Amino acid sequence: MYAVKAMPRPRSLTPAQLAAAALAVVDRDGLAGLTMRAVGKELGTSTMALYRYVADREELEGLVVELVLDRVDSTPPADLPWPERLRVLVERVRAATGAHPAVVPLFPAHRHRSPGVLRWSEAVLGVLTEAGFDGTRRVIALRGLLSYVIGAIQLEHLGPLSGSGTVTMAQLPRTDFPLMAETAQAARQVGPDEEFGGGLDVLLRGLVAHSDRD
Amino acid sequence: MYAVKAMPRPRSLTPAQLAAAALAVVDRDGLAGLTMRAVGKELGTSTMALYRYVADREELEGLVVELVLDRVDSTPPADLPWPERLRVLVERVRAATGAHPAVVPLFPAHRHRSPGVLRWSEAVLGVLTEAGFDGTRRVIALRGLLSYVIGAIQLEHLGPLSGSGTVTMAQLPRTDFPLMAETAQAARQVGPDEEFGGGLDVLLRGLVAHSDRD
DNA sequence: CGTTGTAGGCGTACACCGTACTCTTACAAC
DNA sequence: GTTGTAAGAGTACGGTGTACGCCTACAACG
Repeated sequence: MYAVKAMPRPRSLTPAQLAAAALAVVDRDGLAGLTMRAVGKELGTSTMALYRYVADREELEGLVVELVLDRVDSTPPADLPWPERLRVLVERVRAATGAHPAVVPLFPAHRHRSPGVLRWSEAVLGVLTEAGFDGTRRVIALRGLLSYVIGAIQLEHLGPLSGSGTVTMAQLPRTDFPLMAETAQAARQVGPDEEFGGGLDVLLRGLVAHSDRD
Repeated sequence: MYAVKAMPRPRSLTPAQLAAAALAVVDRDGLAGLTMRAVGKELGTSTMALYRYVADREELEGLVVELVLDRVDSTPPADLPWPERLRVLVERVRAATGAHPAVVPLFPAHRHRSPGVLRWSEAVLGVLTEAGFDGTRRVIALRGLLSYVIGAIQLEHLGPLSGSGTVTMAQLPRTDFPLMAETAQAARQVGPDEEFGGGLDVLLRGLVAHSDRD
């Protein structure tokens, strides 16, 4: 065999275009609007053409998650004490996902395949290593930060302690849930930034304590 | 009008039966198997009969979440320092959801309507109040604990740092992600209990620090 | 004890989903 | 121009949630 006999028709779409179209659909119609048919229409192609680029719907979702997460800058900030550097890295994830809140529910299921998350995790591990973490403690620190960022972002976008949910919570029967009603009242004046940042503060303080002793 | 003219046929199902049947389906066939038809079959009734008890599928999901979360014991444990009491409360949530891992993805979307979660939150707030937290700090402490427990449970059940995902992570290109590969190696010997408990430790230490100063 | 009003439960039907399969089409290499 | 190949389109199928209308069982009445 000297040469290939023929080259077929070239692809007319890039994976990036596909992901962008899917993200546009999600941003416009919400996560429930993300269907193969809708993305096909968005691109001006047939529904089935998408399957030349993607094995199934789940992989399409993965592309969307990746597109959002790739925008996270994972170069660790310099000239700061290490807890502050971690804070910056975590806040960047929050900022990137906050721009597309509808994709947040996809985050947990697809996170582990995204190169963007891997780069981010590598950066976090770098900072932790410089701070003296290693072995089990470093694993736990990374897991803790990841857990917090995932949980807090989900709470922020579909939780009751921020946004409209706070109102419903404040109307709870005060006899059954006196502290909840009182807390909801206080929560209304906190604001999502302070809420997220405050929780992160607590976690970082814990990490500082964790690195000092033992 | 002295009396009602007629009383109709009584209901043949209780909401609890409905929830139990739905949970049985989820435990057996996974979350994807939770369909109105499947639950109808599980109960020996028609599909549409379910709509006499529930407005739509989402409400059915809510019942499942509630059933799982109602099993969390929210009586705060006594005779312990407050961080330990918080730890017990958090671990109880993990234990309850761990018994039905397939419902974990439903957790974030339905959490805020579950009375079980409200009771649990009230108990957490009680412990925090005794520890001297109030106002904004108490809000942030509760949110931080909730964020961690939600995020960590999701990571545990569909994440890469535990279970099979660790294997894939250890096979990452070491040149691009040296720390991730190394960490995955270490993570394999940690175990989910230690991982969850360790992260919780960090958070609780942060809360202690948070309560001491300022 | 029959009659009757009411709500419970059932069956059908529809719109929509993901996607398997088949056929046509456009293009690069000869 | 011919041709081999993969790209893209069209059709079709089994599944989903659920709107709608029908029949039915039962508690309250005369």
